Amino acid sequence: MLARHNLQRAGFDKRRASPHIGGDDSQKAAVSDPYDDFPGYEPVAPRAGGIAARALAALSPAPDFISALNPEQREAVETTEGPVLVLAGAGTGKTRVLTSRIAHILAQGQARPHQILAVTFTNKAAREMKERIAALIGPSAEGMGWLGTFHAISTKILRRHAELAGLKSNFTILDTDDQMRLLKQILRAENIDEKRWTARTIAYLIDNWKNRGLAPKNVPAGEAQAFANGKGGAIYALYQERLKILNAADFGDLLLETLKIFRENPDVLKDYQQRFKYILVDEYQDTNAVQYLWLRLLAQRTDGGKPNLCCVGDDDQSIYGWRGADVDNILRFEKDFPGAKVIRLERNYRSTGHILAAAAHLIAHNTDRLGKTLFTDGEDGEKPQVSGVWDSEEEARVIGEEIEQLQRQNHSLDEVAILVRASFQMREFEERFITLGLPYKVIGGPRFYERLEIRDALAYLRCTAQPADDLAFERIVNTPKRGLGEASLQIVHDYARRQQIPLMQAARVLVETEELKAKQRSTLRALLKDFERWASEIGQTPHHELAEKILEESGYTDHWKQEKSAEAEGRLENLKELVRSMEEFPDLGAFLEHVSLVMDADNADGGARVSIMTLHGAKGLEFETVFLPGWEEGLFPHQRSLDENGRAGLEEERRLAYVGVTRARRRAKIYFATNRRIHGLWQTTTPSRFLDDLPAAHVQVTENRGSGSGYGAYAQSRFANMDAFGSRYDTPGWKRAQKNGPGGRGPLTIEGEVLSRSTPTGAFAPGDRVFHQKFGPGSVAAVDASKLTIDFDKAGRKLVLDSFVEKTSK
DNA sequence: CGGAGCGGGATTTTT
DNA sequence: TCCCGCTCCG
Repeated sequence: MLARHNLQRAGFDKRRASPHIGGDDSQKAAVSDPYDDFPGYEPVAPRAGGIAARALAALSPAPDFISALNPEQREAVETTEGPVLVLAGAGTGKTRVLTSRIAHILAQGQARPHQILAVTFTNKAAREMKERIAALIGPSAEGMGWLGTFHAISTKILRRHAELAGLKSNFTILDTDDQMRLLKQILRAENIDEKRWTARTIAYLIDNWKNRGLAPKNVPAGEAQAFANGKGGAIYALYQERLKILNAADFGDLLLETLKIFRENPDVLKDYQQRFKYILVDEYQDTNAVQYLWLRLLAQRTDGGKPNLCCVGDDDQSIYGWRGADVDNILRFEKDFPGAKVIRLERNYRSTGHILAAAAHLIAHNTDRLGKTLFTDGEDGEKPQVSGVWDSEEEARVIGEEIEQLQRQNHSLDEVAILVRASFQMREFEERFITLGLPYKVIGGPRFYERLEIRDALAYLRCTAQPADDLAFERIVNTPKRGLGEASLQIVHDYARRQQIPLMQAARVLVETEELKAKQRSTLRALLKDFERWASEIGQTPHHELAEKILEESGYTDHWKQEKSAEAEGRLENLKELVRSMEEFPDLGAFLEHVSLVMDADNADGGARVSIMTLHGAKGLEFETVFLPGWEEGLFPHQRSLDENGRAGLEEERRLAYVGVTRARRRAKIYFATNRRIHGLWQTTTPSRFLDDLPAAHVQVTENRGSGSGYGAYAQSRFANMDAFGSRYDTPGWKRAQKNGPGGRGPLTIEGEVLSRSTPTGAFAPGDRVFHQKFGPGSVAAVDASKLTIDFDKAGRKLVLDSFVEKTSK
């Protein structure tokens, strides 16, 4: 038993250590010998008619991945029919089960690769899964077209049926940044006090509604009126309208709109239900209401049979409640899917006995859990250590010293991690490590595609490829600074809004008139020309070269070259990296799609370094030695979690502590400080109540000032009784909105370009007295469609657009 | 238009 | 205390 678990460990480590270069490295994985995973593995004769025998016939050489599993894992892999819930504790071989299960289904010939739906939460998880499947079964893993994140798979489906959701199949996916800008516009238009109700707050609300599967019309009335002076719901509706006009979807829409399509189009749903013979879900405890509803629909068998749905997760590691994940989904599984088989994986292959005992004891204090107890056949090892320090400064110093000590014992720095509750804690460690000259890396900073320069560059590409992309246009119209500021943009904006046309379209009309100052007009005209020229090169020039050209000719790269800061260098590097990465895609469109959904910051660099990251960021990772600083009341458990979510919040914090402890293979070191600076003020702190949740017999206490915190009374969750499952999309308003499209009376457009649009003719005639916001009163001299030549009383003769003037009585 | 100066807010984060 | 975003002024 021990021998096998060592084998498995070796297998896991090896996979994890293999660097991901990006792009398509399935090739590499496919040629590598699957037995590499199991050094010292001794083959067993294939059972007649068994998997090995079958697989051998189809492929050669075929690994017998089944016999490398423990009995529970094996049961989870071989129970392919009917609903299965695999409760996989930390370090019990969860990914191994998922990948082996897929390999098994394929090897048995029960389904073809494209008939398996395998869903993950992160791109990283999806990528790893694909690699590991390829390692098991070879190149046929390539056919797994439906292995991906909830969002990626939803996007794929949504593009196919976009028109059913009031979108065109080339819709843009907005990120948080775009969302904010859009919301700000709406808030301003609605006269909402942006100090009282920030775009961030509203975005959070909308996101929450979407996570719960609620379209604007389904938001409970009380809730819709509880925000933004009673306009919360209305703003959500307006926001959705604007998205449709922009032919755009935000992350929440990807799922919500797909769900809506499934609900309203039984034929479409049926098609997917028949397509997916087997469904697998990773990290099921992290699913939210929409994802749950989405899955439940897809899993339903058209013949009324039981769904072949396999969900893998760990209720004890559910730490994303604050962003909509609902632990109840996993707790309810057996009720949701009658006849479900629940398999517990409790044999841990990662940590030593004391660490496991400490973690198990800690998490046992939670009540909302299915319950499982991890065990190991391995050695007891060192007891987790709990130490008290005077303040956060001493904490950083002591941890620094301990790491140097480990370093002297040849402990690799790659195997050391510091896991903090909140990112402000990182700074103290960084400062200390810089003084010590201890190499470190901070994991989970801004992602590659979220960086300023990358977002700017992408906005240029979006404007080129999708001229109707207003948000992109707004972003770069004055970046680099070209003198097209707020005032000029406002004019373009006003016109576009009034005519309901995209900004670029509006700009094109405006440069023909004198609404804008001469200087701005010529700058804008030049910019529009640039975009036209670049657009004409799509399909001609290879897209990565075109991108480079755009960044050069727009002056964007120069803009950073001129800024001689150390930061600017890095930004230029990132831009180069962006262009380089484009080569892997067939065309600009494919690249933009990838980027909005998938791109990760994958900065692999040499040299061993200590990792500093948040506890959230550490989920799924493991280290030889883990430092857990800041176990103090108010910080961990975090006060806000307690205040906002009461007991549920506390339990989630405790799960976070559990995740932290279980990241350690051999050494876990917990710290609490008695003084900590919070918002600039030094405060005396109390040791975390989680310290008292640890079993004395399995913990080594270096110093303890005792913890005397009592449990306060926690506010009850405000929306405890909201029911997401009663949501419907058949309200008259929603239907109308879908049928007519946003606003219902926009101009006729194709791909965002206006086909026909005319201002009512005859509205103005020569001799009319008019008033212009900027030029004041004047008389119409001549009319040319929507363009008016006007003799202004003060400003003289100007060519302006009719929509900017008002008729005044003579 | 863009820089300086002021006030408010300050968990966790993926897609 | 520190950082970001907004406002005001040159």
